[in-house]
Amino acid sequence: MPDILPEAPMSIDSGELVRWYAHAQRDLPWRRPGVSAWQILVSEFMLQQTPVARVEPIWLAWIDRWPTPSATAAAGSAEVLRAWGKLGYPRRAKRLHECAVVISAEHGDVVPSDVETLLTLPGIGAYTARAVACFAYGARVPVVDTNVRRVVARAVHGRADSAASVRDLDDVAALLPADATAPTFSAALMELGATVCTARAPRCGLCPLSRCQWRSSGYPAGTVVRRVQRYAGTDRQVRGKLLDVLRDNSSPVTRAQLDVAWLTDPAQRDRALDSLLVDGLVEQTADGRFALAGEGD
DNA sequence: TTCCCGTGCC
DNA sequence: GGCACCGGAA
Repeated sequence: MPDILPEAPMSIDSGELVRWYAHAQRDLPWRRPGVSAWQILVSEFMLQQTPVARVEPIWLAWIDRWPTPSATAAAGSAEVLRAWGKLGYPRRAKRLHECAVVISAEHGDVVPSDVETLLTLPGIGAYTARAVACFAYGARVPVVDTNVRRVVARAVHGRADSAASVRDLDDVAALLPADATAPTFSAALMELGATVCTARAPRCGLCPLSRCQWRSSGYPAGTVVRRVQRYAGTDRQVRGKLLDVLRDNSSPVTRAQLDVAWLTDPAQRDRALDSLLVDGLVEQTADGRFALAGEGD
């Protein structure tokens, strides 16, 4: 048997990764003991495409105010949208509220523990379902976010980056340790991607992995072309401006009050407002004014 | 594939 | 100004 098989995929030593995580992990509030499955679920919603630093204060205030699904469901959707503040992608707040309604009404106020059931809930996709099953219930399931995908692409496959693929789940499942440390391994994989094996300027000098195919291959450049997500001047920015006005007013506002939020392009403003109505984030009252969805409930 | 927020860093 | 940030859904 030869010493080196260049075609064989390199593995990740779960022991050294977990040992590194034990002392290098960030002290994030949703990782502390006593945090409920629902509160972990809330953190995962907020962390979708949003940096930890911006989530932390919102999450702390949120779980203090609405610690359970039923408490969240009992709050009006308008108050939930308001508490979401400027975290971004406010459809997540609406889905989180819907999620709370379903869990309190159909699951006895208990967050489901199996991936299949979690996937049926609003706003929960392939990543979040497994993150909740893993981090809240200790399930041995692959948790694949953009960080994990990048770490595995580098350490295992020797590529700088990787486009999302349906094979990612099996790919990462094969790396999971067989014992009960699987959730810690997944958390460590994500932490490594977030703090060391970063996308732009990886800090390889701090990497705990003794083996890395990307390093062995001389750090080849990436090939995945990422489309630029612009923000300034887009409908997304206009929607944000309109929601800003509605968050600040607990009673319905007139069309004129919304119009001043974006004077640059009236057609774009109308399109943005219409999309907010379609998304169910904004409602129109009988007299033609506008408010956050559920403001009157 | 595209759209959906908002901010901070390089 | 590009770019990344612990994705989901149509």
